[in-house]
This record gives sequence, structure tokens and C-alpha cells, in this order.
Amino acid sequence: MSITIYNTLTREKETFKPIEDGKVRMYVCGPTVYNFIHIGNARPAIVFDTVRRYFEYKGYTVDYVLNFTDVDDKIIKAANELGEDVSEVANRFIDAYLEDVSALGVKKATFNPRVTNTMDEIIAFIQELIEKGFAYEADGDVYFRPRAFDGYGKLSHQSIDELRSGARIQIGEKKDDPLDFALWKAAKEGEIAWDAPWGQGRPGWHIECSAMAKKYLGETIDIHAGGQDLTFPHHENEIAQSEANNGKTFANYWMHNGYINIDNEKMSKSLGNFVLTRDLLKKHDPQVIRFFMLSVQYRHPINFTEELLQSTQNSLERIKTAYFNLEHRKNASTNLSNDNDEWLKSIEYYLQRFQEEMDDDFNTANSISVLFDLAKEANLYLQSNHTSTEVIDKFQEAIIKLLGILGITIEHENELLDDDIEALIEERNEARKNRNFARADEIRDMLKDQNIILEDTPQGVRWKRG
RNA sequence: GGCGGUAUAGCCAAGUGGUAAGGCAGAGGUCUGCAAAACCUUUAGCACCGGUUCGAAUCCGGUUACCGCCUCCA
Repeated sequence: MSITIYNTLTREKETFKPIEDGKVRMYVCGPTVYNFIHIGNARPAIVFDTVRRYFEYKGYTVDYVLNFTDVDDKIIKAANELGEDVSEVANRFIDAYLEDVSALGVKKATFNPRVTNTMDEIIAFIQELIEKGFAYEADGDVYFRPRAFDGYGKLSHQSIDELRSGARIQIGEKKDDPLDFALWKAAKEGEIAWDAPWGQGRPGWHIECSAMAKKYLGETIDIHAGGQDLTFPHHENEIAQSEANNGKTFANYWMHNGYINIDNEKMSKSLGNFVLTRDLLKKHDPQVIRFFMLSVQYRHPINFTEELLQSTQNSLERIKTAYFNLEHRKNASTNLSNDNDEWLKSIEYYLQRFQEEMDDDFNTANSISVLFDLAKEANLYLQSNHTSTEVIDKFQEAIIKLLGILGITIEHENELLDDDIEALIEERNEARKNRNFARADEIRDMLKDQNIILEDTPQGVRWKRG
């Protein structure tokens, strides 16, 4: 089965065909590093990491580029306020970003280019655009003319004239047309700047992505992704720059993830409801946060509340518990069983279904439901008295594999307990054998206070940390 | 004004023509010394109005509500 992707460009689901067999070239717009990231930044990181993991699961090699915008107005502002260099601020928040995102199970990108490390390519790119007549210099600035590019507006499905009414004309602008956007901004007094043929300055926001995508992935890439809000103007402008300059399709598939709301309101500074990923990670299991983000189709808006996170935690627990139920039964299983084939076939069936859901535009909400079905099937299997290690292994393998595609892992509980706790458990076993339930319950309560939960099963007592 | 999205059970969320997946929470039951885990049962006619159709959350038209983009933004 092949993968279908909803392409913003065509507004349709399309069958994915890579430029090169077995390979995916993917560019995801990364953060502007002037602050810690909020959970809205975490969503694309998680979603597109999952897309990447699924491609890899299907056998593709993925070149995954995530850029860092490490020089721009907001960073300069932050640096001024903090009395630091732009690079200090940028470096600190790049580190913080990588830390947060890695806690959320996001794999390292193949390349993490930065604007400041791509300056030569950016300047050359702008130079070519000027030479080809798509851009012009104006008093140290350089602007791109969307009107010169046939097809401007095709991604956001706006016509140039409609856009014009919304464009602002500001006093003192050096633009020929309000629609024009900056490729290069002349440096103000004392600002960080780079030398360029048209004077000292720094790149505009959009040009970096065109230059970096070209440098690391080539003139045409498979997938370009980012948040919904980047569709216009950022991605529209990228297309214009790249296609004007290269004369080729920039990206075959455009993917955009939906927004996150907080308690049904847009996250915004004025509402004061910003949730930093970092703060959330202090209070919640990162895997729960990740699972939460994937519990909704990536293009749909997702509402964030503490209650929902709690409910998500319970549901993820269900899957993990099924895994540990299997684990616990291992010792009591044999290799002999006569109905193995039937169960093994059913496991295959769930693996297959999971893929079908992921093939359909990475429908993680549905693929997760398959995971629940698989967990139920495993629990049903455990109800039988004669389980086989082979089937148990396969069930566990399947759970690990599917959770792995979603970027979630299962850690085994620490195998060792303190000796005195072991002794208490032993004492309780004796007490139960002698039907001294008062003492048995007393011990169970004692251990519970130490966050050790005991469960009696037909296969003996088991414990877990609470 | 232009473009687009969403409205499905107490909550979350799939489903885009054939009589509503899944999860959380709740209730009842089985199992258990009790519990836990698990399993079983149980709760919706899909915002509203009209139309197309043998048949519509699903298509068409209209209405309402909320939201996003068009300006830095994931």
C-alpha cells in the first residue's frame, strides 16, 4: 500500500511518489530561537517526527531538515533586552529547543542548518533573483516582487488582487508595491550585520528556507511542512523565491498541522495562556504529551486542557498495562500450544490495519484505535489458561513496534526491590496462604504508601510502581 | 471584504452515501478473601431547516454558532 498525503497545494489527498525511489527529502520549518518553545511549537515537531518515523518504518531513507532562524528582529530585540549577543541568545534557545523536543521523543534531524551558517548561499540566492529580475535593491534593502512570479498565491489559494487589499502600505516603505517582501534588510546602526553586494545587513525571513532547502535537499524536495499559519505568507513566498530562481517545482507535497488551543482559546500573550513545553514537561510524562498530540488528526485543531491530558494518561496506561500483563505471564507460559497460528494471524491483522490507517494521511487517531484493539486482543489471549511464549512475544513485539512508530517506548520497571520490601512481600504471601488477610492487607497498604502497588494474580503476586 | 476550517454520546475523537470505530469517565456484572488488572453488558440517530437518493454525519442549497489566515506567529 502506498501513502497518501493531504497536499495543501491541491487541497486533495494524493498518493505519495518520491522523487527518488526509497528516499524522502523533507523540510520542516523550525523555530525562531528567541524564547523557550510553547506547546504550539511542540505539535509540528511531534507530528512531523511521526511522519518521518512512519516513512522509515516503510523502508524509506528520510533526509529530514529542520532549520533554526537564529537572526531576526525578535532575537535582536531579546538580545538587546538581555544585554547579550544575538548568537548567545540564539545558541541558548537552540539548545533548549533540542532538549525539549528530544524529551518528547523527537529524533534528531538529518541536518539542522542555521541562517548564520548559510549566509553565502542566501546572498547568492538573492543575487540571482535580482539578476533574473524578480527582485530589486532599494537603498540597502532588497525586495522580491510577487507580481513578477506567475503563480503567486497558488498555495494559499489567494489571487494577488485579493491579497493586495489586505497588504499594508507603511509610510517610509521603500517598496515599489505593498505586496513586495524583504529578502535583505539593511542594518541599522550597531546591529549585527553581514557584508553583501548591496551593503551590510541581514536576510529577510523567507529567503533562508529557500536557500537551506536547496543547499541540503536540492531544487525540488518531496515534502515541505510546517504549521498552518505558515501557509501564508511564509510558504507562499518560499515557493515564489525558489521557483522563480530555480525554474522548478519547489516541493511536491505541502503539509500543514493545525493549531493548539488552550481551554478553547487561542494561545496568545495577551490572553496570558501561553504554555511552555518546558513547564509542561515538569508536570507531565513526555510520552503522555506526545500521545495526546497524536490522538487527533494532525490537520485538525486540538484543544489542550489538564483534564484531557489526564484522560490521555489513563488511555496510554491501558496499552502499557497490556504489555506488562503479557510480560507477567511469560514465566507461566510454555512453548506448547495448538492454537498459536490463529493468534499469530490476528496479530498480523492488527499490524496491517495500523498501516492502513497511517497510509491514509498519517491518521494517528485511527492508528491509535488499532493499538487499543490490539491491547484488548492481548488481554483476551491472556484469559486462556495455556499461553505460549511465542504468541506472547509476538504480541509484545507488535505493541513495541506500533508504539515505536508513534515515538513512544515502554521502559521496564526496575527489576530490583529493596531486600526489606522483598521480605514484606514474602511475609504477605505467607499470611495469605494462612488466610491471615488482615496482615496481608496491612502489608499491602504499607507498600502502597511507598508507591509500590501489589496485585495478586493466578500466576502469583506482581508489583508495579504507582 | 477575500480564502479556509469546525459543529458527532458527560468528555476526547474517528467515520465523508448503506442503518454511528476507539479511548476516558459513569453504571451494572464476572473474576478476586478483599482489591488491582482483565473481560462482558450498558449510554448518541451525528448544530438547525430544506433538497437529491431506495438509502445521508456523509452529497447539494440555506441558516446559526465558534475559529483560523489575509500583519510577526507552529
